[in-house]
Amino acid sequence: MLAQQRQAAILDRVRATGGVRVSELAAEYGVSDMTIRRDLEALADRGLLAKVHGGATTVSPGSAHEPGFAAKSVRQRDEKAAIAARAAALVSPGDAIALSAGTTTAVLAQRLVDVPSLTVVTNSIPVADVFYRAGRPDQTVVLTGGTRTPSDALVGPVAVAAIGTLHLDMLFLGVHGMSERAGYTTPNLMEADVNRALVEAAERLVVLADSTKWGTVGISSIVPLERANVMITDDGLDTTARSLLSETVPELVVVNPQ
Amino acid sequence: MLAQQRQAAILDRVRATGGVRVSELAAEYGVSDMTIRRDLEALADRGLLAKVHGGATTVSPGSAHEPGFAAKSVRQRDEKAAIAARAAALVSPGDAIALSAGTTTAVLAQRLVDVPSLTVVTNSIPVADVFYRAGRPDQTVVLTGGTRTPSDALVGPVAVAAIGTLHLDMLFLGVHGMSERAGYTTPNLMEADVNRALVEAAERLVVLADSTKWGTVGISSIVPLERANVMITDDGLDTTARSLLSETVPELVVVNPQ
DNA sequence: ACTAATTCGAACACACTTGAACAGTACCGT
DNA sequence: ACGGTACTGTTCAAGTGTGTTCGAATTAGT
Repeated sequence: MLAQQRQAAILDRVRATGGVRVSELAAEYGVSDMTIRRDLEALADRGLLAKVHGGATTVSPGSAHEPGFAAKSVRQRDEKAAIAARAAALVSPGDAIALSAGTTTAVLAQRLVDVPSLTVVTNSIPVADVFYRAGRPDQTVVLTGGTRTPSDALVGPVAVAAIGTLHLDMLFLGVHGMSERAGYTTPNLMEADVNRALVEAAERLVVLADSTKWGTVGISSIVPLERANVMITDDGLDTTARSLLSETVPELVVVNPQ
Repeated sequence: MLAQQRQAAILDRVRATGGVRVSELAAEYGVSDMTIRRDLEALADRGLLAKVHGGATTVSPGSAHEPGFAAKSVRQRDEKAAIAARAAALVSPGDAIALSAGTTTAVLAQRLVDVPSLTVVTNSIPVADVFYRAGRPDQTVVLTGGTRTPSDALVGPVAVAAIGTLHLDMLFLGVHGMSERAGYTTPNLMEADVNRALVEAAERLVVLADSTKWGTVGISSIVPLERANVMITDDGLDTTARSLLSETVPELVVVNPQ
């Protein structure tokens, strides 16, 4: 693999998942840590990503209303990976699915590029990129339209209208917060609208939320907890939350990261 | 094997796999490293691929990294720049405009990032990127939805439906070909559909076409020549074409690229 | 058939990339 | 505050890749 290609691939990953780890990249591409560090440095010099201790993150796009987002996404990396792996198992060849915007769904996207004949609808440009770069002619990727948020999601009436004409088997919804009272929430009002439209368009709702999301409440509610058919989270959830969720959500899946 | 054939084969491979290695090509075609390097250099000079240490990659591996896009539109660069400059003069602050996909419209986009309070609708991801990178909060950029073509345009029923709900002051349409009989044409059927929807949604149609487009006919017609309100082209047009266009199009603008 | 032009390969000096080793630094739990 | 662990950048050596220059071989033109 050419150094250039490796760097491009790293950049893809950072953009899609929000953060990468030096050790993980070194293992994946079969090169030394130092080589990865030098790649990251080259990319950072061009302003394409930000080097941090242990890896790199996006150059901080959504940090305006969400400080510490990038760093956090690195920390919850294992949880997201485990959740995504479990979610991918729900998808069968030929399915028509939707993926909301978010780092967890971006990780999931990477696990779905090998599913044959998949149709994917998403309002996330990075998620669409993941499939587009895979270049599989049997897969169809539909971007909803709309205006772009700082986190590369497409929102607004155009997006909602586009989704209204579609019908999907399953929606994988990444959320920013969940609580008993507010249900699933996000900090962006327009994004909540789009997510609600996605929920309406899909037969089944699968919510992806690592355990740190519990108790977080964004400004805008998407749907109440019980609307989910499946929820996938990790074992960092405290006992009360877990029992409450297992009573509320028809199918609660708790994965064990690592 | 002829040098020409070898170069064509190399280009195919780069396009298919995203990247090639000098050593690998030398072994495969049974020629020396130097010959391969000279091949790559020749192809790179024509803007068909990008030489990198150890081999070569596609000229723009994926989404809009600025250098890739610039290199891609190297053909008729001066003409496109002059046309774009003239087109930009038609836009006023506060306008709601549409930009089709294409290299010329991408150049135009770069000249429009400083126009205050602009609303831009486009089905081109690179064009949207240009505005997004500028990050002006007073501008609104709306991406139509749809599936992605290899040239990063969004097409299909979702795109057409999204456009149907919008009304724009002006459409800047970049075309792949134009002729008396076929009108404005593009090689992609789905893209023609989207372009037609954009034409319907806009009050005025401004066609951007450098002189080399005359006589080129793509598979799919968008609209007839006379549908344009303004056409901007360069002075490379022959006399018969120029007189024909000036009779057909209400306003024909011929720019002089330097 | 002769000459000119082009293409190719070999050799060279130089530049780049990589991995290992090391000393220093940041993070984390106690 | 402390120490252990993991991560960092620097330096160096080895391996690759690079362009230039030259001569040989092939091709094209007259």
